[in-house]
Amino acid sequence: MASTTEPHDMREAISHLKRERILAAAVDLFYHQGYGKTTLEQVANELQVTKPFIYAHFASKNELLVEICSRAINLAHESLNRAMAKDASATDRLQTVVRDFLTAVLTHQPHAMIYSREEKELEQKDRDAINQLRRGFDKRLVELIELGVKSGEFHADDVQLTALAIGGIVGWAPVWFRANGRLSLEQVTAYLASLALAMVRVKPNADSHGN
Amino acid sequence: MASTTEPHDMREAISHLKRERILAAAVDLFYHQGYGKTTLEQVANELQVTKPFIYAHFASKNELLVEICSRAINLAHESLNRAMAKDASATDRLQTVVRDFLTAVLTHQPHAMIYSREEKELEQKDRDAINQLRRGFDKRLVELIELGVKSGEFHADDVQLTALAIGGIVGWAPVWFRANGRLSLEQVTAYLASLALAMVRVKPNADSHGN
DNA sequence: ACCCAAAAATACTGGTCGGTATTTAAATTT
DNA sequence: AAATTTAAATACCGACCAGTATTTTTGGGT
Repeated sequence: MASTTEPHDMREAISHLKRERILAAAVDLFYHQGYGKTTLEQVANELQVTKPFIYAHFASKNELLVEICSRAINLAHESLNRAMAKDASATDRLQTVVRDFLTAVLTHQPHAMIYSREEKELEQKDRDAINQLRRGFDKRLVELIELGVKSGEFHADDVQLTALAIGGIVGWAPVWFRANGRLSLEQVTAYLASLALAMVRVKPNADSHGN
Repeated sequence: MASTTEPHDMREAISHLKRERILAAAVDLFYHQGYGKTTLEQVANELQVTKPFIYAHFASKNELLVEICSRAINLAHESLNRAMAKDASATDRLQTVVRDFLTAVLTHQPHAMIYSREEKELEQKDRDAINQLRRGFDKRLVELIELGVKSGEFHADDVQLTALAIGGIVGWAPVWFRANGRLSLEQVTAYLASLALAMVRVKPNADSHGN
């Protein structure tokens, strides 16, 4: 039975690998040139294949974009879930959320940038699913900040605006972050998390972003 | 002599008016549909004219985009100059800079969004001029924060990252701001400015964002 | 070595849209 | 009011490119 299932699994694995390669090439080109200026022939060239090869794995150019954006969203969603799961003080959780979310958008910088730039190219329903998640992030951040305010850890006159400001720090980071820059990803995420805490007037811990 | 110059001025004024109308229509459509999905025929329809009318005033579709993005930049630049001109404490100046810059990007939300989304559609030289200004903003913000740190008003372990974080709050605001939302533009800018001050650990003033 | 299935390449199509040449309408002049 | 210029519309072109029909190649099974 191994002889019947294994080739089958292998086919799947190969198909999966091809899909991933196509997506990686598309991410690269969409990121550097923009979606509109990138042709599927360029994507194919990048992989040393031809256009119909891509169409064997994706129905359309737009489907590539949808897949890329969906992944950006899922990444964000997962990191948010992870950060919110553990039971800790509002301070610790806010720090974790900001760090994890930043880590997600900065380790997948092209995905994050493509999504925010090319949002308008998506079909309505895909856009909606995506904006839903954006609101989800802000909403959960609001709840977290409210929790901290009620427990006396935080001070915030307007929790919603505070959440949006933190969202701004995170959402804008992929615009300027350079992987080979002055500071490492860890240093950046740690420091920006400390700034988020400062916004809710948490006294900085001596080693909160030391490394 | 008035009879010879006036018609001439009028022609210019009319031509100017037409240009502005075309730009306004383009801004509207580029903002809501994206640059790539907007055709010049749609822009013409919006104005109840036809395509060649547009070409009488602009050389190409791309020139429309360049003009829109240039304006976004100039707006930002001017507000920055205004805010930095007056001689005041680092605290007052930072507050003014953030407020003025936010006011600029939120009163011209479509311009700001089109610019940040469609940056990749611009010719290299236009992009460069634009990114130059972005760096200018961050650099001046860095200098301002350094000044505040040296005078003892601010606390910031990393002035560059702090400037980028503030830039994020400002740059992200056009993404979520709604003119008819819960808070007025003035309330939003005032509150976000207070959050920027909190990031550099300035003790909040009781009426700093009261209104 | 031959056959058959699949995967991929070549070659092509059709529609869209930026941009323009040509025509028609509308002012402005005298 | 005829003539001239200016402005706008109609009609058109050609390039580009997403997507597809057809042919060629590859490779695994017998």
